[in-house]
Amino acid sequence: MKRKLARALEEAAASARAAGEVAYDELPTFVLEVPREREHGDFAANIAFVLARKAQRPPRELAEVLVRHLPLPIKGVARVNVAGPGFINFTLEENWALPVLPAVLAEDQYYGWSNIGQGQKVQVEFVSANPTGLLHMGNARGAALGDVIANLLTATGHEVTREFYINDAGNQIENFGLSLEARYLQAFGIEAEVPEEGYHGRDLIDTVKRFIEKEGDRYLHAAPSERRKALVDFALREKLTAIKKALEDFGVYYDVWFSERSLHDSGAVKKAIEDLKERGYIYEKDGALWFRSTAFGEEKDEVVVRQNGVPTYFAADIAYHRNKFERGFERVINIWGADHHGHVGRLKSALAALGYDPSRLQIVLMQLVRLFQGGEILRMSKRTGQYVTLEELLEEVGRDAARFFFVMLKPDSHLDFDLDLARSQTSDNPVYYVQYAHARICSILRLAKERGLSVPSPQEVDLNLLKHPAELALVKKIAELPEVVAGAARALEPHWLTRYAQELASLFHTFYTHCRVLADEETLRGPRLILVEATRITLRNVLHLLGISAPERM
RNA sequence: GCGCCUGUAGCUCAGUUGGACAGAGCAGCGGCCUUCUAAGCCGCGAGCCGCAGGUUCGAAUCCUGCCAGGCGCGCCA
Repeated sequence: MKRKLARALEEAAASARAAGEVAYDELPTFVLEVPREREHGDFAANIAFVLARKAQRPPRELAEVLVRHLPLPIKGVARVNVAGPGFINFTLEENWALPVLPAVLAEDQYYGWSNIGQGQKVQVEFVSANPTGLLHMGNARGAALGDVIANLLTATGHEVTREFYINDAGNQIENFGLSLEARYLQAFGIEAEVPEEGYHGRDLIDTVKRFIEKEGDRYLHAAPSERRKALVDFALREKLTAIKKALEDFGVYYDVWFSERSLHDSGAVKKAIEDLKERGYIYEKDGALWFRSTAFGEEKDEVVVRQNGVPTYFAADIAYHRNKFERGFERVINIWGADHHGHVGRLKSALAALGYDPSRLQIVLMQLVRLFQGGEILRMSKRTGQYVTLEELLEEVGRDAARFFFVMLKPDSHLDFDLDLARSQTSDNPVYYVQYAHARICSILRLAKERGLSVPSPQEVDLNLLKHPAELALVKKIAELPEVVAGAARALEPHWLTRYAQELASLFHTFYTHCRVLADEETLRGPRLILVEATRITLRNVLHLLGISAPERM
């Protein structure tokens, strides 16, 4: 409908120009939007304003000229008028959106989907938490955002791969090994201390206990490097298993778990540095190798190989992202915490230096999560051991509520997660409002079935009988879903979905109190059953995109 | 000091890329259950869109400068 109106306006402009009533070289882009105010019609066009700039005539006057040239009547359009300073408002027939209902029933679980991605291969890398501990709130937000973004891309016709990058190399693994070693020695009564920069969480004591159950004291007198390697391998496997389990409990599944260490082992890191050197972007200073990010407008250069010969995390990340492109991803999306934003520019610079178009890498920066309890901020550092894990959160508030909360704010917003509130308020969560609408629908359909009634096929009934404002408002909202999904996917902003879900649920609840589905006259029953079924499908599809369950009873 | 993010109703936040008089949910007040789930519906109040300039037909939205909060500016990741 929107496209139809746009085309009509283009025709009107062309016709007006031919008649010498408007002058322009090329029709500027204009917007058709749904006005906030009902009286302003169903769609409003700002075409007169954008033309006014070039034509140097009052917009109001131009709008009237354009309306005169519109190819009227347009099917489904009840009224066209010029309003305010020059808007062209289209008021549609009240029931213009009704044809969406048969389409919803036919498309079922794919209603809302599209193919705007045209099969583009996209990788979404998210969470990628250090495998030295469990997942905290920041990881949880990243998990929810990444998973829903991946869902959105799938639903818009992209070929999506979900990936977790395992940081199983580098300095923190060294510290991890030293920490584990200290705990191991302590378990045998030998004096040892976890390094200051190490991991002090109590979880390592338990990990070491399980290691000893399996391996006993045989590493007590082994060479320290061998001992640490055995401990690290054991602990990494255990931590990764726990991370994977927590993510699965959260409804997040990965296609690829990619090891950083493998990049070092395969020589990919070394090769990336060599290639950069060949292209003249590497120089030596103070015994270290530096990448010349300033050549790309960055503030300073970055070390890629330390004085001691060990490559930095940055070096591995360059190799990793090159590897992503080599695997054939046309577009690569990373979900990062805002504390990593300093890394964005230099990584893009390095990719540009290697000959890749840096715009193929998109970084979604999400602001950090602060966890409140008893009015105080809880620290989330793994080192201190006092942080709330994703698992604990799931026990407290459940998967559905947690996911909804994490994605209902735009990524740019800081998220203060009040644990006490989440604990005490579970029944006030907006997610229940939405789920309740779904359960109510299912209840109607269940009851209908018990009475021997089924949802008729749209051809059998006259959908034009749906005339109540509550019915028509609901139909219009249902018709919006494809645009909402496409918009959210384009913006990489899942919160469009939570907002839409709440609006849809609200309109359904209104419909529910004003219109009876089963008790009314028989002629209305059929169309209303179709409307209810279409609402169920739409609501369920949105919830599924969010990774939230659509309960049939509550 | 420099860079990024944020500042909108008492609270938590939307505001789809510059559109008409600023929106929702909580919280508050007042109504609605012999009929499909009251975890619901209806109504009411509440705002200098951080502050000050600028850009134009038009600004919460874009630009500049301030103010406040968060995060970064490692041979950590």
